[in-house]
Amino acid sequence: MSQAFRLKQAIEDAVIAGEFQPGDRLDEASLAERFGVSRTPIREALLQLGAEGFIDVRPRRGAIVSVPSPTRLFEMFETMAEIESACGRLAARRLTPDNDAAMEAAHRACETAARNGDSEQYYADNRNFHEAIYRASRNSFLADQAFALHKRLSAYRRIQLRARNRLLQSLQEHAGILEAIRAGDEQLAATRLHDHVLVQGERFSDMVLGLSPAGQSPAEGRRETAK
Amino acid sequence: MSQAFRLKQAIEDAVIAGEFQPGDRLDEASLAERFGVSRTPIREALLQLGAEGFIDVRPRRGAIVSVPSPTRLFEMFETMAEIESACGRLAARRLTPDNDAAMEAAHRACETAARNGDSEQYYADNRNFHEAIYRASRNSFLADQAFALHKRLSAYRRIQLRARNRLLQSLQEHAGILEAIRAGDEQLAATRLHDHVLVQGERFSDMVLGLSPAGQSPAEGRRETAK
DNA sequence: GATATGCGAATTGTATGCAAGATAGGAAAT
DNA sequence: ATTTCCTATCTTGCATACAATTCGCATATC
Repeated sequence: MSQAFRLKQAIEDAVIAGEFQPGDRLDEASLAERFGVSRTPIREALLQLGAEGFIDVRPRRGAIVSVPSPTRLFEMFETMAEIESACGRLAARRLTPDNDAAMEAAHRACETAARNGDSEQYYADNRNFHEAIYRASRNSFLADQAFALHKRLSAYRRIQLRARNRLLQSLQEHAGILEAIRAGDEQLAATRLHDHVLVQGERFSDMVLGLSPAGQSPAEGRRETAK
Repeated sequence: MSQAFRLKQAIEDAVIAGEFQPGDRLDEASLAERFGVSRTPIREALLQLGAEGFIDVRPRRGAIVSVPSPTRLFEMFETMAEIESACGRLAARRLTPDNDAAMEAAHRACETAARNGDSEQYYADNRNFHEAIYRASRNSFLADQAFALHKRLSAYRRIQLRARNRLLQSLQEHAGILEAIRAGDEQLAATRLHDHVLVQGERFSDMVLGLSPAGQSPAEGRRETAK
């Protein structure tokens, strides 16, 4: 496949992994050197990531990893909550044995990770659990949207999951979500997923706002990434 | 601003206006000539549009305007329905006088267009009405998502609105939506918006499926735009 | 001392050239 | 007549070169 697409993946992964943090500059020359290519495919990758909202490409002023304001971040979590609850609603309506099994497996993996207090592992398994729900909606377009937003938020979600006791609470919420989907209760599934996601957003916002005056928050002193 | 961004807009507009139809090839050389620039900014514009899902950029094989399969198209409308109903739910919860007035104005414009049977005008005013609802959600990120998907679907929506009597029915549904939002009834607003949007998707799918064997449907003989 | 101004260096935006893969058309073989 | 294979042509992908703008920093001015 073309370089530009591979580079797009590579840069995106680096951002998700936290190697480039929000606000970091992504200058074309050093990326080109790092990956051993010319600036052209780098530019193409950056522009694509910019179009997906992953990074912020400012004309003539270079690209930076997006730095959503606390408000924007809350809006993103709220949107994620709405999209996930839509997935849950459809999953409750259309659940198949395959999708049920996939969710069950992911849930068990989360359980193990939570029992071991392994938050890195839980982070990965949690992602699988949510992705299983996206797929269970049996609407691949909606699922793609959910994946994309989930990825964009992953940097913030990871931080959030480190909070004390959050793992066990998250796990319990997962159980409740699964139960509602299995019961075919669309409304309950939607509500539970909505709250599950939004609580993360709210906690994160609290954390950002709470820490902001004192310590270093990820968004501190940086501007909104308005379009 | 840079050429690439202007070109992106220009090409997107041309697609929305129907100048380039689904399946049409967007070859770099002719676009470059048409806009009087080199291939470089054209490529950059195309890749951005590809990342937004507007067109389909196939490595080494050029870009075409996306051709969603009927299934995919239905999924897109279903997703639109979920996103719009989320906007409606939030709008019902958070309505301000400003947003109320904006929706009212857009609704009146639709009314006039519908009375005159001017479907082109209604198409434009309908868009304004829906965008007013997106804004009334007071979640600018969610609203952006809604705008983007609305744009992607506009080609199909336009065809749909030409259907007989659809204008008047659409207008009545708008009235019901407004009423629910004003009453602060989140559930009702969400349901009405959901149905309003999905009915379009269903009708369109019916149309595509019905016409497909006989006449020329937009998607006829073309492949899914899978990623 | 603080603010404005201008210059040099660094970075981005666009054009052009070339290499490699895709496509179409025809010739050869079955 | 149909299929397969080969070649000529076209198109895309990447590198390089150059132009245009921004940014940092020193100097000048109030």
